[in-house]
Amino acid sequence: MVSSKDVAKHAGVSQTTVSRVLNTPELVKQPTLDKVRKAIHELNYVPNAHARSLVQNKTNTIALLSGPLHNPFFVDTTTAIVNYANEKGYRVNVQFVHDHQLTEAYAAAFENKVDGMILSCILFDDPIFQKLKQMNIPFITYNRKHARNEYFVEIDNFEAGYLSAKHMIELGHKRIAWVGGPLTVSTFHHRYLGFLQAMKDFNLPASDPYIYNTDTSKEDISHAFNQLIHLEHRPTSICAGADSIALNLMDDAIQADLAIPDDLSIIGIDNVDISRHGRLQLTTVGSISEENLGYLAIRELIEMIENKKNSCIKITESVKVFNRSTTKKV
Amino acid sequence: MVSSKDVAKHAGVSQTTVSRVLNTPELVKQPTLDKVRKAIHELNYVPNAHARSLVQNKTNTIALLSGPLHNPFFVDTTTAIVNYANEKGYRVNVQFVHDHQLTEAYAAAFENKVDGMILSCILFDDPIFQKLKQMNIPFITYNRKHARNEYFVEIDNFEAGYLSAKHMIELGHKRIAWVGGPLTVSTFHHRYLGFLQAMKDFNLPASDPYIYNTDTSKEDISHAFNQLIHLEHRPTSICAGADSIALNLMDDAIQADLAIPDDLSIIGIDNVDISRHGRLQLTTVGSISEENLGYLAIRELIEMIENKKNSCIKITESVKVFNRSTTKKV
DNA sequence: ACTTTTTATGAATACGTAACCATTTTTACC
DNA sequence: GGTAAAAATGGTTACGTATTCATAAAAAGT
Repeated sequence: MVSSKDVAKHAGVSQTTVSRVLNTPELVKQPTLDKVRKAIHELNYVPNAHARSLVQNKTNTIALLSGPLHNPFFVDTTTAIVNYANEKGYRVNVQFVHDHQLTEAYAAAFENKVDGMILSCILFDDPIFQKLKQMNIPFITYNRKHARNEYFVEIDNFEAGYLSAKHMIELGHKRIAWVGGPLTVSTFHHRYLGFLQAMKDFNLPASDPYIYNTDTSKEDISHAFNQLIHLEHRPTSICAGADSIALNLMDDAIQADLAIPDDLSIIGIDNVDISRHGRLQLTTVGSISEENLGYLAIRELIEMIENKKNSCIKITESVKVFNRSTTKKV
Repeated sequence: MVSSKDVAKHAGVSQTTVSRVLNTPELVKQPTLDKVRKAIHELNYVPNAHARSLVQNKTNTIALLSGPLHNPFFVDTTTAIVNYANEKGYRVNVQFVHDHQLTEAYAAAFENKVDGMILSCILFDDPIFQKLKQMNIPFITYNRKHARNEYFVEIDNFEAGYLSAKHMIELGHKRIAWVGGPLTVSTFHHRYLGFLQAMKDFNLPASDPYIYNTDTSKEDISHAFNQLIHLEHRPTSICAGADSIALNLMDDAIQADLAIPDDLSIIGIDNVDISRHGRLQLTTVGSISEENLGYLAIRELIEMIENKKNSCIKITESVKVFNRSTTKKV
């Protein structure tokens, strides 16, 4: 591999000068500049970012631990994160992790001495939180939140759950089901609590046969759906804990020959980009602002990295209903 | 930052021994092993991958230059690539590039001395091809192909275009439009040629007002769509150069109050995962095998990296029509 | 018991860069 | 023209690891 020393020799200068040509060219005389640049070009020299990071103790790399892209929420956030980071001169190491691979994912990020981390799937009481703080690695969680209640960007999940139920109630629905994710995940937990509160406020029952807090795999959602529609008094509407779940349910409904919203109303949470598509037109609850959570997360993270600001990030975006075509009056 | 030297000092051994504990523990006596591991744990030591890569001349990193995720094709491939690479112990540096940012993207990958690259958007006569070969960096292109016709995985694009037209013809369509991407992109070019061949074989005209080879931005597709449906004899069907285009057209159709497939048939190419969704049910042409192009690309790339095999990769997957619900007899 | 192997450890070095300090060259000023 | 200041360049080192080579300790063979 051709190094700055090779360039130096070829140009008849010191390695130091080569380094200067690249980093502080204003300190180098024009003739020297020219011959070094000529040598760089001739030898096809490309500086080694790893060597640089070693001496500067800065990698310009960010680790993104995202959920899987078959969940469109992560499509939107990953796009926003990678693009903004690249714009700011950072590379992004992406991993799509499931909860059971978290340890390896953390280890990989640590070995690469990343400048910061964005975590979509931190566990509620994950010791990683303490470890990251102690190791002084800037990080932001999105999508999920840690028990310590710091360094996160989120939407107002309780309110989102509340609004989703309220929306159905205002459309006259009485038998409203809930299909959400595991309650060990803070996000789903709060959304569910919001849902329950709305049901309570409007004196509607929210109990056993209508409530599923299940795993978010395709099979588990479909299973919940099939249980629900085979109830004697099947629900007229379902509040889904996330758009990905709602989309899954819509697919299931079609398989079951149920028309949406005529036979069944469905509302999601997240307002993912694709929910706008004409064929989907998913009614959903999402952030009032146009900026997605991934964007907020990476913006704050880079701010933390560069300004070393320690003020703890806690961002909760307000939400509203995006009324599209998957819900209907009964 | 705590280094292996710190661990060595703390454990009362040499740095060499610490290195051995991590890489070749079978060469270290048990008592030594124990005390070094204890020190590692106590000091919270994590080896520095950059320092290692410097001396080993291997980064265990792959650069992925992907198209944007709002194109679902890249959702599928990115997932496959990142997951497989991680499984094999590689980190993936992802960039979502547009053609005009290619140079910067290449530069970033070079600086990081990645072990290999996966390129989705190589230009037909991009000099990068020669440069990569000359720099001896293993690489694979997918989605697009270089003029040199080497190191690619693709579907049979000509056949895909051919089958998409043939499908419409067999359904009795006479006025069949084409909306594809720029012909400077090999993929679109071959798909278009296939389309033309089918039209010719069946004695149907394929000419001016029905043909759009446009930019793939949402606006440009929509513009093409609006031109098409306002023709005096508007087409009864559209062959789209890619599923992303087809999905765009479907959205446009709904906006224009045209029912699919009743008022207009649409077929795509790629068979992206989401096209299966019950609400989309996009008829499309895609690879016969279940493995997506991203998977093929990363598998071949890692093979190249690890086995240094030089046999040039040229993989062309056969295609077939996936008949769903966006096309109909006239 | 003494040599020969084998096993276990350590010292020194290289990887490619930026940073620090020292030195030389140029410019400015009187 | 001589000195002081400024500008330009070079020598050396550190970053954290794996590797090569050398040495010490233990085991095996006679």
